[in-house]
Amino acid sequence: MKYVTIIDIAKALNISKSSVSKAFNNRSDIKSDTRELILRTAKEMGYSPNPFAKRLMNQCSFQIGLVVPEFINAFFHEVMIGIQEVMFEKGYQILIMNSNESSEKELENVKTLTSNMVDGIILSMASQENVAYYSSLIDKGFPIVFFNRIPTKQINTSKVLFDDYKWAFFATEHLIYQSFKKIFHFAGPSSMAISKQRKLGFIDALKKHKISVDEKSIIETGLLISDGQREMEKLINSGNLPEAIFAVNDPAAIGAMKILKKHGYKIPEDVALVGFTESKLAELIDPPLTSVAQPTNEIGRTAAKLLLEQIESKGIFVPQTVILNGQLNVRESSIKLNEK
Amino acid sequence: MKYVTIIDIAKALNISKSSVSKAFNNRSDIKSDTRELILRTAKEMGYSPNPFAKRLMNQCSFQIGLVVPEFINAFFHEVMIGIQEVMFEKGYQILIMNSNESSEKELENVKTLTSNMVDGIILSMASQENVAYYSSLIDKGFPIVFFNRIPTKQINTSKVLFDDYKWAFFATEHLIYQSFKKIFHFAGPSSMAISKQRKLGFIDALKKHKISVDEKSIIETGLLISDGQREMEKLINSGNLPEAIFAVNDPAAIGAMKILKKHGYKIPEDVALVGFTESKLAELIDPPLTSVAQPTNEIGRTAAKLLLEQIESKGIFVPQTVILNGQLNVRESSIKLNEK
DNA sequence: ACCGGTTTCGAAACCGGTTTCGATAAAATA
DNA sequence: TATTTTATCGAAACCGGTTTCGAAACCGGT
Repeated sequence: MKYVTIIDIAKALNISKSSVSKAFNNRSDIKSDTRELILRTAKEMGYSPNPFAKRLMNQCSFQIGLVVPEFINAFFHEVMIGIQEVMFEKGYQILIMNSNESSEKELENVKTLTSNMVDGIILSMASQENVAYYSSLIDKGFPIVFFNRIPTKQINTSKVLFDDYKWAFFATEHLIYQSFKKIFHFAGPSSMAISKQRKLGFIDALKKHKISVDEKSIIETGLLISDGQREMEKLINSGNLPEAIFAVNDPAAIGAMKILKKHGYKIPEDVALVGFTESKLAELIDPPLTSVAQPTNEIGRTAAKLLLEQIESKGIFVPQTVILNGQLNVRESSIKLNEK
Repeated sequence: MKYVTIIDIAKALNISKSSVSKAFNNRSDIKSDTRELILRTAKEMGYSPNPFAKRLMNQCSFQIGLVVPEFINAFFHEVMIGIQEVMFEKGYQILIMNSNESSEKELENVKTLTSNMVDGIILSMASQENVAYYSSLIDKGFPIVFFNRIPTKQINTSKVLFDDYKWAFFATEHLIYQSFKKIFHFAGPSSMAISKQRKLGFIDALKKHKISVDEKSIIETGLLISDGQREMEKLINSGNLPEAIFAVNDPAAIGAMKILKKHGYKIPEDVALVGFTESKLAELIDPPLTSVAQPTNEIGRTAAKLLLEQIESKGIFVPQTVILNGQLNVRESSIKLNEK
């Protein structure tokens, strides 16, 4: 592939390359006749500017990085689409990297991105491991926006998050209003902030309604279907079945559901279920799973806009924290039936 | 963000920037002592090479484009991961674009990518619309690899594909071996090659086993859950229920399943179901759905390797067509029970 | 005809690297 | 010791753009 350059155009018209450049940048010191002539011949010759030369000059790559901890669930894909929508409109490209729940890989990804001179990074962290490093980047003026899995410590940049506590509280209250008494929680890894918040919401909802919180009612599960399956299997063997379970996320709830059904238990008659972070599966499985829906697309769009603000306001910007609202999609899996 | 350049290093050591460059490129005309000194101070100063300057020089971007027609199903995400695995190892970045089933958007995406000087493109087409343009690009020496939705006409480049005909044939035969007689097919859009192939496989399997192919038994559905739902609803209303349905893909099969269950039909007792293109949902729904699994990760890896071959063999390469093998995951949804 | 101001253009420097080539010094050879 | 060879380095050109600045051309007004 031979690309046409401004020098080719200049030679063809017997003018200087400065003039060609000016024609494309709408500079004032070029006659409109010649500008149009240049643009026309450029089009005829099939010219398109060399992006690397441009980036080398104006020290701005028009690329941003996106680092996510996993690609398994649809959540991050959907966020990504939101980011793309905003960024492509502004002419930015997105380099997507997966840290695969590893903070070392995450650090490596971020370093690859910065050495590729992206103009900013949108980041959802695998763990709190690298916060100090990210903080130093931010202090140097490098734009970073966090979402979903954000630093627990104070950090001087914009964040997009979901009120996990509040929606876990609502989800639990929903079960309470259905007049379930014995409610368990399948919690996520205690190291993750979102797990903590959701657990806290669960506990506080029970407290508010004067239901005693047994420590045995909170089981640390994990985030995968297999985690939900394993713990449900254990629970059935122990013979200590609850009336309802609020799970840290949909996969955990779905894993539990599969095992319950395998053992012949009915949902929601024998055990009611509520998930978190609406997945496609939630409304497709049988019975459809009640779940908290996060506005994934909006999370992406918001993160993108906040990053653009930081990039464009070279230096002086006010870090914002946007908390987005969710929705509890009530489905069959959690509805108390009149007759047992 | 102020980046350290080779000039900064040169100044710090009071040498020329040529020498610094040579040190990094392992050129022979530099003393090993000075090379090490340079590398050491470069590290101390936090130097990393400007990627745009590099790309401007060696006329190679180390970026490739990936254009897919949709982001809804996991299929393309999984292929993407396979591509990433191979490409990142070789130091390539991937620019991902979604044409959203629109050939205009697809053309726009490809043009954006080429004007960004990607070294090659991996492409799954929304339709056959732009084949002529892609052909001209390939003739100019621009590397393109097609996968999944490939040009039907002969095209002079590498392709990765799945034998849709063969596996549709197998899937249908599986239903026949279960001794279902009245078998319907939910076909995809007739404009798509994969739909055609799968339909042909269905028809030929019936023919082989001397089952007459009624034209009413093939229903053009669409690729979404809602399509499957709509057509199943119609079918139930018409009162002409088959014993088994082979669907063009999992969403169509799942849509059909939902409606059947809603109307109180049992699966597989009343109607058996088989999907295509294994999705996560297939084994999670109730009953688990029999489906043809495509080797998504391998599709991605193979496409990436073929593209690298084209890129590295500047000009003289032999276009390859790799047909990958699948697997029929037989699950409850299609198993004939002894007792009705 | 002369002057001040404006318009329009091109030469040259620059961005941060790579590469060629000539100069110098050190080592090897005659 | 004289000459050739080799090792090591730096100046300068180049990649394809942008930007600055000075020069030339043109304008109307006196």
